[in-house]
Amino acid sequence: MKAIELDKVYNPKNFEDRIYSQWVEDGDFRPSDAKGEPFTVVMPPPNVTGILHMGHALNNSLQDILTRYYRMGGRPTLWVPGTDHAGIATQNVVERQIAKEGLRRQDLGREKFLERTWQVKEKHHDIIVRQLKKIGSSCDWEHERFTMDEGLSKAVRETFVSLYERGLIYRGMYLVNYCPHCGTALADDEVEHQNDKGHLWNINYPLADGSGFITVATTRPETMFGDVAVAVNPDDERYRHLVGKMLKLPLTDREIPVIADSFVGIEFGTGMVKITPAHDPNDWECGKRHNLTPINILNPDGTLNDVCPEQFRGIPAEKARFMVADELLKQGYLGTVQDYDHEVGHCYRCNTTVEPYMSEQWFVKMRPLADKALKAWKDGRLEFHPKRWENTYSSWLENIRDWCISRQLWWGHRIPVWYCKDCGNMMVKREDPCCCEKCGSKNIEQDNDVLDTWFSSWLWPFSTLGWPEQTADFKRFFPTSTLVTAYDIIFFWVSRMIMASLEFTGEVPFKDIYITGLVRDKLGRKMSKSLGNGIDPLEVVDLYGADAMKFTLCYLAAQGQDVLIDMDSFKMGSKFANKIWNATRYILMNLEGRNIVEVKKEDLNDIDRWIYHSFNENAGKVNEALKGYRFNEGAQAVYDFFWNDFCDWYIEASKPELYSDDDARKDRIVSILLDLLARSMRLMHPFLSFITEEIYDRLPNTEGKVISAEFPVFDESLVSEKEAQFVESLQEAVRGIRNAKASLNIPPDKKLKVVIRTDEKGELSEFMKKYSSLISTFSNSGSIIIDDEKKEDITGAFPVAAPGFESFLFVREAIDVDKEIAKLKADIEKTKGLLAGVEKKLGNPNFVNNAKAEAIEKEKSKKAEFEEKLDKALKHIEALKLL
RNA sequence: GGGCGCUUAACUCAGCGGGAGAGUGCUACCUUCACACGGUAGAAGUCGCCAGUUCAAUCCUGGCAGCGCCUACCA
Repeated sequence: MKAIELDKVYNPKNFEDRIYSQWVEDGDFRPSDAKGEPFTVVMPPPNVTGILHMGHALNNSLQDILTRYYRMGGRPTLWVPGTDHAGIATQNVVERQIAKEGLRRQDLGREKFLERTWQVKEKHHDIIVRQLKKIGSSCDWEHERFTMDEGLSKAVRETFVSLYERGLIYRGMYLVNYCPHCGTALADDEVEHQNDKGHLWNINYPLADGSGFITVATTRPETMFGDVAVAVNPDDERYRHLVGKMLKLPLTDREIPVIADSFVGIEFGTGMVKITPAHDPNDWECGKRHNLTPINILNPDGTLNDVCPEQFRGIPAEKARFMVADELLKQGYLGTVQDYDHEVGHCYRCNTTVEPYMSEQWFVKMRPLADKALKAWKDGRLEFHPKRWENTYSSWLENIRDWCISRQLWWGHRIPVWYCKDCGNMMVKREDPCCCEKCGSKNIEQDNDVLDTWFSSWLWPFSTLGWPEQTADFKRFFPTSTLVTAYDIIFFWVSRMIMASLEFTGEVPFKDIYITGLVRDKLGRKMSKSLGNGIDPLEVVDLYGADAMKFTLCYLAAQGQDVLIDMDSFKMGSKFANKIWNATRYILMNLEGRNIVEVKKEDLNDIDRWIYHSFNENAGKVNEALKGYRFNEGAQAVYDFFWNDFCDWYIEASKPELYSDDDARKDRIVSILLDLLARSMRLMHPFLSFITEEIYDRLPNTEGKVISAEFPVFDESLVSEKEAQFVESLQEAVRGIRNAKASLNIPPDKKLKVVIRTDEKGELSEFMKKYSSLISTFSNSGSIIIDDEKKEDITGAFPVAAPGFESFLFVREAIDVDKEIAKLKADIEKTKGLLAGVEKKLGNPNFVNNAKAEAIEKEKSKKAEFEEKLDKALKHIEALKLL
């Protein structure tokens, strides 16, 4: 066989793109035809507003790991990619764009504006897809979907009409959250509350009969023009006599009544509240209770309308606030003003202060849907990982409110409702109607609004598979297996998908929900454009490679904890990939003239059996970890095995074999190394996909690609506990000698005579004898003598204790006896402490009677071990004193 | 106002009822032919504070403190 050359340095740029293309070309991401339960994941569709950030990288890395793991496990595997049209967000992007040309969307008109939006969508979509490919996502591109493509639009319309028919969609005048900047209504959870600094203004409202005035407190004086009453608590003794009286509303010529309503807090402020039903949710409810007609004071753009006195018309609310206050002051109605911090709603897309605004909107009645979703969870048909998110999920559903689904936007699914301009008939239709079905008029018009973005996203797990058609994909892959997403969209998306799915398919959309943490910078701040602390995944790939990124993220992603990183964090994965590369390079460069031979199980020596044992143990750990969504544990297991056991010990131990003159020995060790390498590539493939494929393809002992190879599982026949223990002792001996040399300031490569005196003659001493040359090589010693009969003269040698044996180094160098004795004494003190603890436990009848048998056994063996250690240390001090 | 999470080595974080761990950083030595993105050795922690449960607590329970997040209509 010829040696295989690998570049000296690991350079992922040389192969990552090539390998990805090959996978796609060979259809490796397509679900196989294998029988058995498919593993299906739908990708949370990124918004077509921007490019992928680290959060996406984390999400998709974890989905990729799962997908690759189950694919190698032999299940037909489908990972559905796609993008979301992201209504408001995308529309905002386009509006900003045309604003630079001095245009508003109204200037372009609906059709032209949508054209521009589709262009933006295409552009960002292409970038996103390129990014997903760059980071190695093994999703099936033939299944790619977009929330506004034909099939999904059909699903949206089916859903809307069907919900309407079931009486779960209604339309009405309500007070909704309204963003004046975006010009649209928002759902409750699209409003973000922030603590804003404001003022609490006290305003005096004179009694109409001239008998004085009362004082109300408000944070928004400008809304007084919408006041229809002032409320007091019915139990408030102070004001009981005022109820029913009329007040003169300052700056206007209106009069409003004093009413009693129990929602008013007696202690807060003055105990009197101005009631503005059109601009406050509480007041809205209160107004309804008292049959008060709301007065809207705002234009859709957030400026004061014609209801208000002329001087304030057209002024934005926040500015008008101070003008109104000024005017009140001037006319003597303004009382005290205090600084006041309070939570104010902001638009989650543009951060503008949200106004409660009265308008006609479409709503989904959520209670019936939420009840099904709650039941599914209570029945155990859903499982969150980590479990604590189930509380978030259930408490949201328990307190669910109706969902405002209409948006005054252009970008999105138009509401499938038509109005007849002649007879006023309203039609809710699956197919576009040509004329009014009541009066036959062709003068019909479609509702101008579009649906909330989430109205299409909530169908994602089944609409992407072809629903409402009963397609082969839908039948085969739905319900899906696992959803991986971040916790910030549990309400927006996860719970709504569950509700939609239960309502329309009767099944939960996925069984497992893995909630990732958020990616933050090292100061714990969310990565954001405005802070400039974001890390671009492509930059990481460019610098360190996609494998380094995925491995690092996975290693750090412990059970949904937030991940704090900076650019340097990825060095970890990069160094690991480099280590893998170089270990492989070493093995492949030694293939010259070698033959791959079959190594039978009985031909494995103790060291070989140990490494297979270790591989097997770690393979078991990886399987358990991934099944339980403990990604970091899986990553750690492959790291520990490959670096600590395989590279640091096994490959080092293989060197004397490889450099021997015996061809059979050389063939044997090369064959084993190649076998372990191939197994390792398979085990590591989900975590480091590109490098493992690149290496696997080059190995002379493999066929096919690693992406479709079989994933290693725990194999009982590879267990070799005894060898593992012996190798542990061997490592202990080596470390003891290295340690002693360092401590005695002896150059590490200085050859010394070492006598290892085992406590007894037996399997361990036989093992040590067999591998004494290995101990010598590892510890860079001279001759190693294994003495299991205590017959070697160890006078004047430097002693090192270990469980089961002692090492004696024959050193000529001057030893700082005092220093070494001091170290031993410190060690003795520590051991005495430990021993005392153990003895106390064993002397405690409660422990002996109550503890598990294995715990007691462990304490006993610890006791023996400590005693042995103590005994040896004391003897060693005596020996040192003689030097 | 409710709820959740976090507090372990200088930093980022695992672990979680029975002798404190990783990576980075730091110190010393090593350019030995896979890898200096390396090797060997080392220093470094009262596992936030106070109680309780237990034979045994970094781990369980309760309280407290600090930080972060979510949620809520107090004008």
